[in-house]
Amino acid sequence: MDKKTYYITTPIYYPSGKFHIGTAYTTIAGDVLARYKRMRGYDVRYLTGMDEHGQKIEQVAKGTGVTPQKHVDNMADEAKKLWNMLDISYDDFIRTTEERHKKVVERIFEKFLAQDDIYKDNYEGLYCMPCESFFTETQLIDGKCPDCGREVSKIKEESYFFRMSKYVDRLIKHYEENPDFIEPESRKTEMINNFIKPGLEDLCVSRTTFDWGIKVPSDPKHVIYVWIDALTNYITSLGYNVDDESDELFNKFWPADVHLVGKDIVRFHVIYWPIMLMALGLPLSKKVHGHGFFMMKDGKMSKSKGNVIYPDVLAEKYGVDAIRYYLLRELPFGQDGVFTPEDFIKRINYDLANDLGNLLSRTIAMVDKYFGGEVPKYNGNVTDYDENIKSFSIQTVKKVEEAIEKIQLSVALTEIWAFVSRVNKYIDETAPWVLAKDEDRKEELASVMYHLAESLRYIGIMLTPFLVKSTEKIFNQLGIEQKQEWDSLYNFGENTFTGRILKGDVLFPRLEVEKELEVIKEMMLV
RNA sequence: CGCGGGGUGGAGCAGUCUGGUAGCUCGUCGGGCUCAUAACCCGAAGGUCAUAGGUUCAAAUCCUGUCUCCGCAACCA
Repeated sequence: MDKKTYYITTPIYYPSGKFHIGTAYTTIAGDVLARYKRMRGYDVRYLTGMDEHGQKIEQVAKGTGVTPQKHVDNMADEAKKLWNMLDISYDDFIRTTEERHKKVVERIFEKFLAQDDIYKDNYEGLYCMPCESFFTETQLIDGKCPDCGREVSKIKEESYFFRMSKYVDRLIKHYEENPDFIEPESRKTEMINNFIKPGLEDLCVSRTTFDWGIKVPSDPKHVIYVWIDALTNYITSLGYNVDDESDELFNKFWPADVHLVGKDIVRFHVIYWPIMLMALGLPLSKKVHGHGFFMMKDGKMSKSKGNVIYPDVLAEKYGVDAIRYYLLRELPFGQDGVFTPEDFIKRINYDLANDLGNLLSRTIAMVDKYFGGEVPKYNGNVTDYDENIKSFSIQTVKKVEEAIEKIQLSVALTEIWAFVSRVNKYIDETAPWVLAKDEDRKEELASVMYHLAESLRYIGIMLTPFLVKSTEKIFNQLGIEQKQEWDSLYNFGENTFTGRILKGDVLFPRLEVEKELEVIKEMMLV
């Protein structure tokens, strides 16, 4: 009776500017996993949120003439609107400015201090004033700021430090004992070579140069810096509290099954976060998955290049499912992907409109024409073609399950589309329009219709976590009303279509390439 | 010699771990079909697998060197 739990998180995003497709990618990927696991019977908790403190927020707010709190309130509203628009089924949205978070962070910090995991010292670094960031010696180009080329100055600041070194052996041991802790594998190598092997430095965990953040209770001129403030969201969201006063939610869902993160913040999640958990005496998260980034043709996305593309404008114009499909399909596992308007339009036209949409459309038309809108009953596999479709569908289910479990979402989609193609081919093989002319082959024709409808039902179920709205339309057109269970994929033929098929709107309209390219290019200039 | 990833028919990628007829999507050319969103299906052309050397009966795959692109390099999803 106790359902298995599944706790998945996105990073909490930093709202210094509008969210772009990278942010959307992570959140959509998490949503697919959450929806999939729910379908598989897990008690799922999907967390996202915002990291709302820090100097940059302070400044952005000042620039727009509002208080930092007002700014983040606005951004949180924006974010929730965006996630709703993209069909994100999050269970909790945590904000680091919330009381439930702040009070726990304060206690955690004090606990670390009391345990001597945190000590006070001076932070010395090379700082570029205009860029407001610290650099290491090796990062400098000719001794100057690598970003703007100006002089950097050595500054000294009193700070609290976390004794990372104290835990590093345990961390390495954890990596060894849990080979799946960091995904993909290549990121692990990178972390070990770059940060652990050279000797893990203690981490600076407080600041005195700005004000917008959680104060250290025992030393209020210090603001708790991002690490302890942000990373702990994964447990404060569950009602964690130090000294065994945690909410039962925490006991139910911790440790997290997977933290989904961009490759840039893998380090924080596989080094600092586990060490903090060790210091708190908590079990470590089971997995950190660091995905690649979306690049643009001319390199990294950046506002100055004018090549940033935002998810809300795309979704508004082309539909949520188009963007969900594109993002998940285009980013290969463990690597970067490239966003191009051409590919985006092509994916919609070829995959969604031509292959999937058209398959539904021709199936519905034939069931309507040959059987008055009722899908015939399953009558075994009349021909080898039928048999073939059945075994192909069973294999596909297996491959899709494996891919999703490994968080290889683009692979899962590729497999589903291989099946879509197979079914399109099946129509040509069986040529229903020929069968329809021959009264003696009625049984064959009926079998083809059933196999087509059942295949589409399979496709619909497998796609449900990915394309929420379109799969509803597919079921609708197939005359299916009841909720479709994943488990029904294990018995091909058992399902009977009781409803009437319903000719509906075109699932994905074909786009005019040239015209839409212009439209998207416009979007990128905004 | 900081670390890591990549360089495969016109474009984008898989294959490399576990050597043995070089595969996929798109594009091009030709054909088929008419149920369908001028969609779908089949076939063909096109590659010295960045480069030089080595190991082997056999190398895209293993080893060594070189060139080149990209990311990271300790406070940017």
